[in-house]
Amino acid sequence: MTLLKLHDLLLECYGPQHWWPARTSFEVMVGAVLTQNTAWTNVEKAIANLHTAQAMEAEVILHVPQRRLAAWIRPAGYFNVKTKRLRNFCAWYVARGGEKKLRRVDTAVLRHELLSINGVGPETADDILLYAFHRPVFVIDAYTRRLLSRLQLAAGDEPYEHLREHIETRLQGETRGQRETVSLYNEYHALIVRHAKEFCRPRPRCEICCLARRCPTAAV
DNA sequence: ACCCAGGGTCATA
DNA sequence: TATGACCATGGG
Repeated sequence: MTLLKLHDLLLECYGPQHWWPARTSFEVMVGAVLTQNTAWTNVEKAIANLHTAQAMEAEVILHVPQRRLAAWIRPAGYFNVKTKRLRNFCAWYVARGGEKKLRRVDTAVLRHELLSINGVGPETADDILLYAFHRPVFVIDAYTRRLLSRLQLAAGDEPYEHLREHIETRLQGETRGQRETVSLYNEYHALIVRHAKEFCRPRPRCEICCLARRCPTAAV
């Protein structure tokens, strides 16, 4: 089993996932912060509140009273923490001149700057790089570690950067250009998340049987 | 009542 | 470097 074959198997099983679900790339970034350790259905409610309030905008998020912002994003949980994180991100976003300017910044520089924001860790930064800026960065979450670990494609407990380099290197030879790499990484992460949801409920089953749609307990 | 979700920070050893 | 506490809502 190679990493590319795993992707093909997941794609065959679940089909294209069309990530990231959002109207704009700024909404992707906001969603990336709000979804930290939080069910996406809860994030959707928070995002809907922001749209209703005409607040899906960096300047609004920055200048509205803190309690009002907290009220809008409340369904996403950790609202006190995430209010500050959202503001930290928006402060950087505005100071950096917005999306137009940011589009031309080198990926490594962009990644370093994102990681320097309090409240933006490696997974959130990579979500933003891949799904908002369309950069060839592989996103790693707990699902990725568990799946690759169980299929013995990785140890599972290695440092984030190590695992990312490992995966990107192993997929590098399989693709031709950057655009192809971006769309591969895009689908791959989305499919892993999709598979995790499928796999976890109602209870964990055999990963490989599940992937082949031949899980003996699939009907349970 | 309990468990988890599309993580990250900070204090401590 | 590596644990552990903490953050908080909503659905199964």
